[in-house]
Amino acid sequence: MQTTTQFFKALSEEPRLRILALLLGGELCVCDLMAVLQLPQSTVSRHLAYLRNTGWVEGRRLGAWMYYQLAGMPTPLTRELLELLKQRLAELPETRQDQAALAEFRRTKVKCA
Amino acid sequence: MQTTTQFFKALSEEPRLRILALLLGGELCVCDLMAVLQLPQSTVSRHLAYLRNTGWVEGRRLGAWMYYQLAGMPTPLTRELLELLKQRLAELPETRQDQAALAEFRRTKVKCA
DNA sequence: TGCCTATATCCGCCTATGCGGATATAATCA
DNA sequence: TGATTATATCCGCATAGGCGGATATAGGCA
Repeated sequence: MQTTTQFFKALSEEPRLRILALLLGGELCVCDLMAVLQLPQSTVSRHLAYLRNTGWVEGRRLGAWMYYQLAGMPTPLTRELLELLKQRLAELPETRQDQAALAEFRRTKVKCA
Repeated sequence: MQTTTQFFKALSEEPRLRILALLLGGELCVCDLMAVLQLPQSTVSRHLAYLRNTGWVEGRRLGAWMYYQLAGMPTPLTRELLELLKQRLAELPETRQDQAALAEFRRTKVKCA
């Protein structure tokens, strides 16, 4: 149950929920998230570490970049919770805005920083 | 989204998740929860206030007792989340233990305190 | 090697919130 | 009314964890 409460705690801060909503659309690197969320690098990195430690995401290094994606969910509860988020998070206005910001960032960016 | 994160934060502490799991089985009064969770009255009452403030439960007074039950969920996300908990929380060992303790308490108690 | 970029971690500060004993409030009953 | 019971709130204390600037680390490239 400790694991379960930790899992929910990861969803209980707005920056983390926004990060997850963005990762539902696929793998992103830290600087993508910085650009979309408009948060300093240390803040984004800290939240990603939290999500990693609670089993929500996993990262892989690609050269200098770290790419993060949703991790494989270990239990029925977590799998179904993820499915739920996939369906319902997109309805929130903040999520839509972030998705739009990501699309715009991708269209215009040359390199990350 | 603020509402959503608050909703998840309510699930992120073990005593509160155990309370919700018990309420999935139906309405309970504060002293039932005290007996099952083996937590002091102030602690139980505080967590119930938190759950009430975040929209998870609602209480009604019946004489000297306050009975708490799950509240009506306002959005699809919250409704489906509740449904998920209903199906999956029962699988956790702590939930089973609490349910057993509740059954035992109901068989043996004469009055609350 | 030396520099630049991307990321992670450290640091001090601050707030939210956990805890449980003590106290206040509300209802019941003699 | 006064005592008892049930619950809510207050209090002081402790800790988790938020924040973002500063620093450390890792990889790429000239």
